[in-house]
Amino acid sequence: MYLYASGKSRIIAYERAADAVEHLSSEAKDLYDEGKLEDIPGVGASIAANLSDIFKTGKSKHFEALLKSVSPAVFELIPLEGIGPKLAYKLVNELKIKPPDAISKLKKLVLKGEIAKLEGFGEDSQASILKAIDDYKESGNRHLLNYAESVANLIVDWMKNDASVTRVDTLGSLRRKVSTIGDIDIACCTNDVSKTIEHFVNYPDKKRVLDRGDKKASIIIPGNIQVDLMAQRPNAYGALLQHFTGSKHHNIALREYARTKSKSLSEYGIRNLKTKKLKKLASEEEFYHSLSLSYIPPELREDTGEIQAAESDFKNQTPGLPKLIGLTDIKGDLQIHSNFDIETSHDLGISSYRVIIQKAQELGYEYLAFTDHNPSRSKHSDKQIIDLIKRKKESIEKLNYSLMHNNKRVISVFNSLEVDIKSNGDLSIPEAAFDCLDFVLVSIHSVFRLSKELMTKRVLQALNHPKAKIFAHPTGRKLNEREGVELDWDKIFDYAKENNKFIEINADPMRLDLPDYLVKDAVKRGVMLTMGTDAHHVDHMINMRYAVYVARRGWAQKVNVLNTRPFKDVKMLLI
DNA sequence: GCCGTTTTCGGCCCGACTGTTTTCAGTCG
Repeated sequence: MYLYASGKSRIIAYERAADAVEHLSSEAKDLYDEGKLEDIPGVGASIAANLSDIFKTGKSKHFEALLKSVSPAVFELIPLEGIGPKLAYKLVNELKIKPPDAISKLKKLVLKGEIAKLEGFGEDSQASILKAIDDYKESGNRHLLNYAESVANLIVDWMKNDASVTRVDTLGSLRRKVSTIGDIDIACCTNDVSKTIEHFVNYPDKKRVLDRGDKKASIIIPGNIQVDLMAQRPNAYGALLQHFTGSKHHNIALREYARTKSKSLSEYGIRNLKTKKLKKLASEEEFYHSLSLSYIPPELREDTGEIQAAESDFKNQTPGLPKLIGLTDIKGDLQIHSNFDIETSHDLGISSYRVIIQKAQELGYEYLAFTDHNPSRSKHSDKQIIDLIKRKKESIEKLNYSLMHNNKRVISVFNSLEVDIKSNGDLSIPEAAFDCLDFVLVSIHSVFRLSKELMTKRVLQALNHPKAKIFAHPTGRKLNEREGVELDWDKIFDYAKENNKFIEINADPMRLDLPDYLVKDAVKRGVMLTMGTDAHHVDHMINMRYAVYVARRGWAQKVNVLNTRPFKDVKMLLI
């Protein structure tokens, strides 16, 4: 096959270029328009020409020609666990599998025992292909961060039962706090590696053992979640943590960086390529410092400039690494739904003012905002809506009065509302109702599909209202369910910065919206962010940490987030 | 195919695990 016969290096080159394009902070199309495609790392004259071809004509002659020699059935099989390009190609060609439905055709052949007859395959590989096909059917989406955390915690607890284990950590995307998680990675610091592996594969709630070696093992647990465990002795545990925290892109970039210093990195430590000596490292801090880099927090390890920043940080030069925001910096929750019934358009909260206030005090907050949805438009006249919002205003005034006089710790409550942005950019409450509110959040709850231009115009018009201060769950995405809306973020961020508007990071694990990569853009542009849990039940208020994770992944510092500030500052900026 | 404060040619991140073979290729993270 031409694609492979022409060399592995070219494949790697294309993969690198594809990764670089995917990780671009700007659109490749914009770079094409400016004639700067070759500025993308890994993109040279040849790949730039192919890309130009695609932007110009919608397709690439080069790839159309190449793809003629490969059946589409090959690409259908590659997603199967354990099937890569070579095996897929071999199976399709030797068994004459035709698209579509290559996977189910393959399954029929497996059940007939045709695979084991092929050269290079046997009974075992045939069985593992069958398992891969069955798993593939059951496996669906990536898992939400909070779910993955809860599953991982059970396994962490199980591993702590092993007496030889001195420390357990979650690694991979879970440690980097990515919003959705594929596999769960766990590291064990142990004095007896083989005993620890044995303990792991005996996890009571496993479905089956996928791999099992001397140093690592993988199991499948219900829900078809793969759990990988790596075990290491204490003296090299830092190298293991670093290696399996990733991301893949970070590690590749870091190893390339290390090579410029004649060093080679692995999960065992740092090898000096001149002396061939391996330096084992017990901690990650030592690992990074040995490369003349400042310690890089896991959330930043995506190869988006953190290595360069850590290098200059280590030399005390600017720009260094950001001093990332932490959960304890948060002084209030700016999106909470109560059960005070104003006959809302979307779901009402479940918990009362009283229990929410109590929880806010437990969390050490100075303030919070009650941001119930606006009264439903279809079921009420303008006057009824205004009356409902007046009732809410009076109830919160009473609440604030009693808080001032009855509590040891003063907590202040903003009287706010989460107001729907209608498809034309109007807000869903009558003008007179705004007088009863401190400020409002505006958000999209309908008509998610509009052109980028119209959607941007819609949001800017909504934000133009003097009481509209926060653009809540800005993309409207729901993880695993719905893509976000299309917006011209440059325009939204510029407008927000110039007009004292704030962009929310919604902490609901199903949303995590603004997404991390847009947070990074917003931070770079000096846009001020807010955080809200969007709690509809008092128990959701502890979700604030997820917003903090997103902010950290977006390089945000305390100064970038409004609700790290004391009440009087926040009041001044919102009212 | 890309890339260079050792290089415009000769390399390209690193190692574990599996299955099918007797020394390794393919896949994965």
